[in-house]
Amino acid sequence: MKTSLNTIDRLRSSGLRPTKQRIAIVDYLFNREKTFHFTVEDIQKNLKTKSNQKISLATFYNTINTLKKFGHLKEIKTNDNKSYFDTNIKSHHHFYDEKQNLLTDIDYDSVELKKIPSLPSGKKLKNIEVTIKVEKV
Amino acid sequence: MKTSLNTIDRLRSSGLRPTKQRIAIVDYLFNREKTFHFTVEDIQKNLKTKSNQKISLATFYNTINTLKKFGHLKEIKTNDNKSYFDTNIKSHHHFYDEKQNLLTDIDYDSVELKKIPSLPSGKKLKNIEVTIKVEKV
DNA sequence: TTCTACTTTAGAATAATTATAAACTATAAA
DNA sequence: TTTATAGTTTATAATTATTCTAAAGTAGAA
Repeated sequence: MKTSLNTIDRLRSSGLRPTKQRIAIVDYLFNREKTFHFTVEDIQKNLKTKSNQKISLATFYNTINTLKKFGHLKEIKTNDNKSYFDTNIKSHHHFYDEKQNLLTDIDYDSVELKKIPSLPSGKKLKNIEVTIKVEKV
Repeated sequence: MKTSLNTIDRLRSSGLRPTKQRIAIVDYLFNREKTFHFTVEDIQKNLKTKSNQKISLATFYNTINTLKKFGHLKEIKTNDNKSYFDTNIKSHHHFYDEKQNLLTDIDYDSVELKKIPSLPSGKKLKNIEVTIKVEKV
């Protein structure tokens, strides 16, 4: 049921040639047990130490933006003026600690809505995302 | 029941001296029937045409950030890399059209939740915000 | 192997926001 | 009322995330 794309397929399905830089990025992002959140800065640092080859910032941005465009990543904005990306592309919800700027996934089925308002005219529903804002006790 | 702060009180409650620039800003933001969303760019343009005095960008940022810090404004990030501020500080929800980058308020009571997950340990609930993502039919 | 369109890269450009430091002002005290 | 000072405003520079540019490099079809 769960189609797990390999790296090359994922790139090709985004219209991207599998270059060694892109393969390194996609491997790093998707070749893991659990989905996660990252910033461009994060992934840049991690890939620099992991493989000692250097990938330019522009390549990170280009690749990540294209992956997002083709639905392999979701973008989330938080209050530190950076873009966070989420490798979990299924509709889901978040715990968010504003002070610590910490975002944690919540499984879609862990939240249920009883009532929502009628939509503005001319609009249709895309999806619903619940952010549960929390803070340290 | 509804305590409506006047301009001077609002500034003082944020630890700000009521200068003519700040009074102009707070009057513009809060002296109106309905709450609304704005960016720093918006308010700057509007206040320039309205009153022909000029207020520097830094003053807008300083004042707005302080008002936010003291709970008179809420900040919302959307996908165009700008900060939107909301003069509606009550907990509430939003319709959001990602393509048009259009944010509309939803009254708090128009949304009801049936089930939420247990909180991460060491955290307490602050509030819950529901974003109903919509798109053009 | 060659050719060409696609890629990568370093560095420049952009845009929102924040910092700086000199000139100004609200306001408490004399 | 005047004065002193701590707080403010301002223009401008600095910062930071992201995008653009154009030259050099490369995947992959022929």
